[in-house]
Amino acid sequence: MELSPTACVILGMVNLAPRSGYEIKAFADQSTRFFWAASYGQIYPELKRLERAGLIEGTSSPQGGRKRKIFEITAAGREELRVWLRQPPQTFELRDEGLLKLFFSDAVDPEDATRNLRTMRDEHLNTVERLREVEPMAAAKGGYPLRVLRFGISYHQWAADACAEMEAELLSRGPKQTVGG
Amino acid sequence: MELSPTACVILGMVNLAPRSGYEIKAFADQSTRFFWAASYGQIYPELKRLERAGLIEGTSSPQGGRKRKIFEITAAGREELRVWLRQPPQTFELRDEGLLKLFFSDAVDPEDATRNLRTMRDEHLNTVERLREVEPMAAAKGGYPLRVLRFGISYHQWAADACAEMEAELLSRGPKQTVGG
DNA sequence: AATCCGATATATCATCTCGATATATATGGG
DNA sequence: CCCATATATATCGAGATGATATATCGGATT
Repeated sequence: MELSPTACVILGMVNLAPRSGYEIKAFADQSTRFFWAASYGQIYPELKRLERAGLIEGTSSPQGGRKRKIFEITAAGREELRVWLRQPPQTFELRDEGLLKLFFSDAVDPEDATRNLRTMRDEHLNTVERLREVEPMAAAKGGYPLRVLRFGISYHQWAADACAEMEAELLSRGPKQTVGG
Repeated sequence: MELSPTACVILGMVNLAPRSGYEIKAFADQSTRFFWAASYGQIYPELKRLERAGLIEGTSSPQGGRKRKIFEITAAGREELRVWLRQPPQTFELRDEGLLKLFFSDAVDPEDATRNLRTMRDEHLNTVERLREVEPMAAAKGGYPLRVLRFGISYHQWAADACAEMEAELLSRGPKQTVGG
């Protein structure tokens, strides 16, 4: 059976520790979010599928009158996870509205393009800060999650610098045309 | 009316030049693809919506017995495109299966993690080459599309280097544990 | 004590998106 | 003439998204 990356995020998370759907979402939001997001609409149906396939096992453990189901990985699930991890990665997708706008910016003033670049830069720097906030926690545990986090920090820092560079380029060439033309 | 980024890719493309749905797809595949992909399943329904909204206008211009519809942007469409371009970008998403696998790589051998990183690096270098191939064409026209293309080249080159760096780090620390532990 | 807010927990829904496939015609090479 | 490939449009199931619905719990405010 071929498992989707989405199935494997969930499998990987319950492998790290038994978790409820809610906890998976919360953990994903502060860890894998910046390179692989997960929504409730994916998590709950996928948990059912994985349980039916025998890769995870759910145990009802309500707190008070509030129902709750904690999922654990099974031996079969651990094996499927390893199979997936050993296969070469396939999906790589970037969806960047800022670059898209920049691409079409001949239709607007240069000021609009540079403002766009400043927003992009601010967003990347913002992400750097948010990732730096969780870094101490990740550093305490070390291992791959820490490396991936630092990769993310470096990436957004690089992107912020690249935006600043392009903005400077546009500013140094743009005005000439306005003055000379 | 709020236009989705998908609607605006199409609007932007028919603004550059009148095009058929097929041509939009072909053009997107070799230009915006690396930061914003578009599929037929998006393009054709969206063309209908945009035409109904009066932002583009389709003219039937069959070649021989094969029907064909070329879309042009209207004045209203050009204005909507500018409105969208002037608003700050919102969507930024990365979906990187390689980083996801790396994140969970405690479950497999270090060799599997480094192999994963090599694959990631190769893919990024591959993309650099593919983008370099279309660079001369973009350089002839210049402007924003060229800048965006060069941004993409720099990005994938950076990512390839970052993967190589992390691989070297894993190789320098991994074996120690095998030997010493 | 009553109330309200936000966190916990699960579920669902319309809408959008993806990748594949279906259908049909045109073109050019063998 | 046939076949592969390119052009052109359309559609489908499966999956993803973001929002919202439902309900309980803990803690703070009034």
